[in-house]
Order: sequence, then structure tokens, then C-alpha cells
Amino acid sequence: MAARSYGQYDGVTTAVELIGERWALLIVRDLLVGPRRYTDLKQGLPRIPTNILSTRLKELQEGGVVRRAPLHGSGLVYELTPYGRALEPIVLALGRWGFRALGEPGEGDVVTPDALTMELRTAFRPQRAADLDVELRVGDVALRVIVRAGVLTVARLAPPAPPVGGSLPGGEASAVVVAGPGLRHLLGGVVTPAEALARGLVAIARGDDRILDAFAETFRIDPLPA
Amino acid sequence: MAARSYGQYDGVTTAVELIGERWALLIVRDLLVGPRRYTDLKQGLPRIPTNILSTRLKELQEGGVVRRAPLHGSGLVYELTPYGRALEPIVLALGRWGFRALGEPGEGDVVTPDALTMELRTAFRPQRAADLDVELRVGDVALRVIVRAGVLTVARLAPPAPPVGGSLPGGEASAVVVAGPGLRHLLGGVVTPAEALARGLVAIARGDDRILDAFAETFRIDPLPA
DNA sequence: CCGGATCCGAATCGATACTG
DNA sequence: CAGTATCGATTCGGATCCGG
Repeated sequence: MAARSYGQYDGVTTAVELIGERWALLIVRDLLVGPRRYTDLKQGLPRIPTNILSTRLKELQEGGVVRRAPLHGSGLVYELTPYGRALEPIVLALGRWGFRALGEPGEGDVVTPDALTMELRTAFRPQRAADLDVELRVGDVALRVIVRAGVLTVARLAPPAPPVGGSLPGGEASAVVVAGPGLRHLLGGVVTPAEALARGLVAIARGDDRILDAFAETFRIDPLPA
Repeated sequence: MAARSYGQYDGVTTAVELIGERWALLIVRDLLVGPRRYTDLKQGLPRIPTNILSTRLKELQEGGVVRRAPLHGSGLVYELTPYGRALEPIVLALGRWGFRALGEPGEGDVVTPDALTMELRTAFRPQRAADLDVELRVGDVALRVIVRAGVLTVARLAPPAPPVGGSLPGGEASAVVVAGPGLRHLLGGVVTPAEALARGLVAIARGDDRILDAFAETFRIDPLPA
């Protein structure tokens, strides 16, 4: 028996042995957004040592959670296996759970595009979803957030730069929402959209303020059900 | 920023910081069965170093996941806070996920009463549940498993010892099911109850063999939905 | 630039012993 | 019962280096 084994024979222990090592679940989180190259993962996890990333990817492959796939042309990507993709509801639920413990960001904490994408997915309420097409900016991350018929699509945008004329296929979002860490108060339902605007937690850089009502109704992580 | 921080600001990262350290989720797993004393936890996690158990309990308390409560009389117990209890569906889902990767037990692997209790909870299908009252023995763990009106109750029994006359309140179970690691094949639905009996994965030490049909219908972790 | 491998000090973990 | 203390074994983190 490996010295570092937990020495137990059950499903929870097996799960922890597969994805419980440091950084492993954050790698899975990013891969849930889509296949990623080694370098992409490294950028999405700025503080991960490269030897750890390398080791984890190997372990996740041995565990059947991740596989390598050749990238069309050159290079390769890591992607979740079907077994790994089965973690999606679990990671989303964990994200909701952890969200409720979010305080102020620590100094140096970052928000990455993939993390914000997953955060939106955790907060997404298909039953309540309004049709939506907004650009969401948090820090230097910009995402195009589209909801159509209860289906959420999130695309990464180039970091906010002075518009040069190049526009996305499909044109621009109907509104631009700019937020900081205070966005969590809106998602958490502890402030109304109007309050969030008044307190400067969120700003509408373009478009109608009322878009925020639809946004806040569509994305919410309610406090624990008593 | 702490040197060991992941340096990200989102729900998944926060969750991992709260319960992602080694052993933490196994502690939570056992506490989901019920409040436990320090010594109980140590027994339920035979390979955990006591300093780690001590450290984790402190961290889980700081994170608002666990709290200490005085035990009536003397001593104290650790129990989940409401926030910690909110992990239940997540731990159950993780248990189901990990279950599908279970192979043969490693040498020295053990099955503890709390782990087996949680395993049953992960496999429990309320919709399909038949009324049931059986004693389940795996290794030297013995559990009284009762299902009534779609509600599962699991109680720990003293390790299988020659009946001395002392009986549980409520009397004896209507059947005794004895199993080994091969039980996973029955729970996984890859063998029928009849096959499980024929191959010796499971034995009925007392009672009618047909109780196993009800058992296998009530407790199952199906393969991944394609 | 991509995809790592290597090296090394710092921190954590694991095992055992010990204590109020 | 409920932990601390100690100390060697591992792992992690940070930086650098290397082959395509």
C-alpha cells in the first residue's frame, strides 16, 4: 500500500484519491470550460508550479479523468474524459457552496476567465433565466454572456482594450456590465440591482440599467436554505 | 497572501481552501453520519496522524464547517455546522462518482462503519426503495439497515459476535447479508442478485435469499449515463 | 512559443512518543 | 479522552533550464 494512501475502501476515499490532491480540482474546473493546452492551464492557474501541473495532469490521466488529444495542426490539448466530465455537477455544487464563504479578495488574488465562467455557471438558474446578451467585465477579464431559451453560453473576450473596430461575429453585446468583487453581493442576493448600482458594486458602462435586473434574476446563488 | 494560497477569488477555490486539504473531506464524511468525538474520528480514520486530525479540526472550525459541542456529562463532540451539513449532497455525489472507479481493495484497506454507512447513503434510491430491515456485514463491520416508507436509517451494530442474548431495541433484522469487496458489483448493477449469490460475492446468512432482490433494487449506483 | 524536466529550499505530512 | 511534541520522509513552491 502506498505510504500516502488513505487506506480505506469506499467511494468517497476513491474520489479524494483521484481529485483530492492540491490543485487537481482547479485543473478540472478549468477543463470543464473546454479543452486547454498546457500553457493555457498554466496561465489560468498563475501560482501553480509547473512541475505540479505536470504531475497532476499525469495523475489525472492515470485516474481516467483527463486525456491528451492532439490539436489540429500542432500542439496538444488536455481534455476531460466522459468520466471526468461527470464531475461537472459536483464542481458546480462545490462552487456554490464555496461562494457562500467568499469574503473580500486577498491581496494578489486574481479572477481568471475560466474561473469567472464557471462562477457564472454555478450561479445560473435556467428556470429563471431571461434572454440576455451582455459583456461582463471583472478586473481585466471580459466575457460575453449570452442566454437564449434557458441556455447559457459564455465566451471569452480579449481584455478590455480601446475599441479598434474589430467586432465579434454576431456583433456587440447589448450592454456592458462592469463589476468588482462586490459582484458577489449581487449574485448572493443580499443587495438589489438598484442598490448594487447605487453603491458602485456594479456599473453599466453601456446599455440600459434595467439589464441588471434580468442579469441578477438569471444569476443568483441564494443563501443556505434554512 | 499566504504562500500556500491558490491566489484565486472564486467559489470553487474557496471551497477547495476550506475542505481540500488532505483528510478534510474524510472527516466531513464521517461527521455526516453524526457527531463524533476525537477518538471516534481517529478510529474511523485509522491512518490519520493525530496531529493532522487535530490541525484539520481546527481549520474546519475556523472555516465554519465544524464546531465543538460539549457532550452531555463529560467529553465533547465535533459536529457539522449547518454550513458544513450543506456539503452532504456534494459528498454523496462524490461518493457515487468515486464508486465507479473502485477496483479491488488495496492490501490493508479497511472499511469503517461510517464509510459503509455513507456508501449506503450514496447508493440509496428513495424512489425505488423497498421496505427493508437487514443486517449487513462487510469485513468486521455490521450495520442494521432499515428502510421504511422511502426513508433510510442505518445504525451501527457491535462487531459480529456470537449472540449472547442482548438484542437491539426492536429485535433482530429479518435477514443477515454478508458481503466482501464484491458487493460493489451488486451495487454497481453489473451482476444480478442471483449471480452475486452464485459467485459468492454476497451470502445470506439468515433469512430468505429473495431479500437480496429488494436490497439490490434499493441500493444501486448505476454506471455513467452515456 | 510550447511542453515540459530538473534542482533545491521551505513547508507539510506521517509516525511515534508523550502529556494534562 | 483529547490532544502536543518531535523528527525524519515527502511534497510543494519557485526558479531555472532544455528539447522541439
